[in-house]
Amino acid sequence: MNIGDAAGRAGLPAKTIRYYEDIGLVTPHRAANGYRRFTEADLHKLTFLGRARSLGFSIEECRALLALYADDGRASADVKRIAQGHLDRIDRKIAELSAMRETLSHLVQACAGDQKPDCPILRGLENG
Amino acid sequence: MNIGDAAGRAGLPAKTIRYYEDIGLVTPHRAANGYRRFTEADLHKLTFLGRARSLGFSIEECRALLALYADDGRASADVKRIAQGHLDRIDRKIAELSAMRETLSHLVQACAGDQKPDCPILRGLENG
DNA sequence: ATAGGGGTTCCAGTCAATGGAAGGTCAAGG
DNA sequence: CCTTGACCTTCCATTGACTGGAACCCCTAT
Repeated sequence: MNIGDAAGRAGLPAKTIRYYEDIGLVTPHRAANGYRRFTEADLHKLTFLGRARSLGFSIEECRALLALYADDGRASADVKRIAQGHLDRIDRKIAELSAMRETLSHLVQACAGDQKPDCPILRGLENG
Repeated sequence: MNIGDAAGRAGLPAKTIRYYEDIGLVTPHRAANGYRRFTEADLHKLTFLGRARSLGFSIEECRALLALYADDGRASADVKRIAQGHLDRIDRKIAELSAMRETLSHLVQACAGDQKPDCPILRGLENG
């Protein structure tokens, strides 16, 4: 199938699929007219990629996961290590955002939000 | 003072400060030899910027906040709107990451992490 | 023949820095 | 006076993961 159909079925923009080919994540064959031709196996890869990306795995992690996915002799430990590392990163990011949220919500609550210039948010940014 | 001292006192890399000048967030004067010269007011701005950035405000939000900071006739409502918008964005991001975390932690828990190829994580990525 | 809806490549831009190269400036020490 | 080393300067390239757009090719239907 052509890239438009592949995009529709994988739930990815065609542009993203071209990009994935560019960086070697998928390697569709070409028809005589130069059009990319996607097999069901290509589609599987693209869907897999879409899911992995939507879980926040980086492109390089996706590359590693795809390689493991294609390797019948893989050890699930290798997959788990990647996923656990990503999970840890997510936890760190959530903690970081929660800390921001904590500080920021206090400042926002303290701000009258009226026409007067006095502002606890600006004071908070000024004085730490 | 020179950029190195400004960087040390503001807690920002010198490179970042040059970048901030480049995009017009600060406009230090120049000494005869071409070196940037930072006043205490410049330093105040840089510190303000560092705090705002560490709370996750975008550069454009920082620009707007700095302008309000400098405007004695500001309405705190304008500050609050920016901060509330950012807070909402943080909440959305936390929700997104929490959803990822939820899915991913289930998959990781289900994975034996041994030498065998069977892997619930890969199956999860394959089948949604 | 032409209109449209595909497809192709390549280049630029996003965001917020960061790394590095090539070179100018300054104070201290020999 | 010269050198060393720590500063400082500008400019260009790179990051991640796309996304937008230009210019052009292909195919089908009218």
